[in-house]
Amino acid sequence: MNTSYSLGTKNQGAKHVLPLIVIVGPTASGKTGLAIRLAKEYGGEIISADSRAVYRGLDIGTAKPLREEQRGVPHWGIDLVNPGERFTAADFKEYAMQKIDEIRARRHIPFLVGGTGLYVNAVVYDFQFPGATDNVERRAKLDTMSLDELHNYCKNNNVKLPENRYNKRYVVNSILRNGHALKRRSAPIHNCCVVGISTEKNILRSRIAERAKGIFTSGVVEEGLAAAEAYGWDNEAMTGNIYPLIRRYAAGEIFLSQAQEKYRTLDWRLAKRQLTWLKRDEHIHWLTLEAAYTYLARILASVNK
RNA sequence: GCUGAGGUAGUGAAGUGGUCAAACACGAUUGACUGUAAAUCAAUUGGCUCCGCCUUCGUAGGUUCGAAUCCUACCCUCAGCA
Repeated sequence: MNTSYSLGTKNQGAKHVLPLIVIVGPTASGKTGLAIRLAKEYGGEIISADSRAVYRGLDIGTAKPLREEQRGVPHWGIDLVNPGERFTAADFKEYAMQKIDEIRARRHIPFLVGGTGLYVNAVVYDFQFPGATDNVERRAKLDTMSLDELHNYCKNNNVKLPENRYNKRYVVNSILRNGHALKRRSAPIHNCCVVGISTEKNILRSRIAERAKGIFTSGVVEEGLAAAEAYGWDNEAMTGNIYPLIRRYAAGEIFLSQAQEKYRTLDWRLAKRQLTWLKRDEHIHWLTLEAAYTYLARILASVNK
């Protein structure tokens, strides 16, 4: 299906824009490997759309591609900030758009690859983030208020509560957005091909279990402790799946086997949440890992650089 | 074999005569989600012909208007002693 798909084909002239290849999927679906392979074969550069990979010093626990795995393919979106520094979806969008331009200017194919649905959508659907400037002081002030107080504030100031009104973060954002409607495209930006890696649930599950088995003896514990030493435990970067477990394990609160088990369920839940997010996007072209390779390879082969 | 403790929903664990289909935690499922999203939050979690009904608290009996809660016997688990 979708054989009519074409972008950046030969007859568009020399100045055509190279396609943006977007690969999404849950954690452990193999999207990174696929992207590296294709990028290597067709002259691409990879922009990681992963809210955890942006943090320096957190490599193993976030499953960043190792240097040797990157196999000479330029990677972006990795090691952008230190744990504890604020890095938002809006920041990512800006960064990614710029990288896409730069990569295209080099006559390379940009690949946007990752499991952070919000990051991907911000780029693909050109999210506008109304109420643009992030008012740090105002936000900090709102953050100190209780949920009840925030609800009250909304009531008094005519701010419509978000669908999930018990999610403090959303309430605060609603207030900061100050009535501005959300803006996004209803279809992906031009010249953009979005592929989702579909994996059978039990296979995904066993891959996640497999990963959990070895991870605690791969140096993550040291990595986590070092990061905590430098930046503390209480920041967003350190809330990712494994780091709170490392904290408890290192403190002697849980055994290694318990940590592994917990990591497995946390990772599985992450995968499910990612899937829930991706599922509702009707523009994603879902394919198995192998089919995705074939599909994208054919598209890329026809691209005239 | 004796003595002590105990057997509660997927797991752990409350409850010790009525307001108990049974707290709570974990796990599971579904879902929301545009300025920290691997985050955060919501719903469901015995069955059904679902504003009510049915079957559950080791098993079988019994007491009682009424039992997960009291009594008896039995089965099983764990600890201590033989």
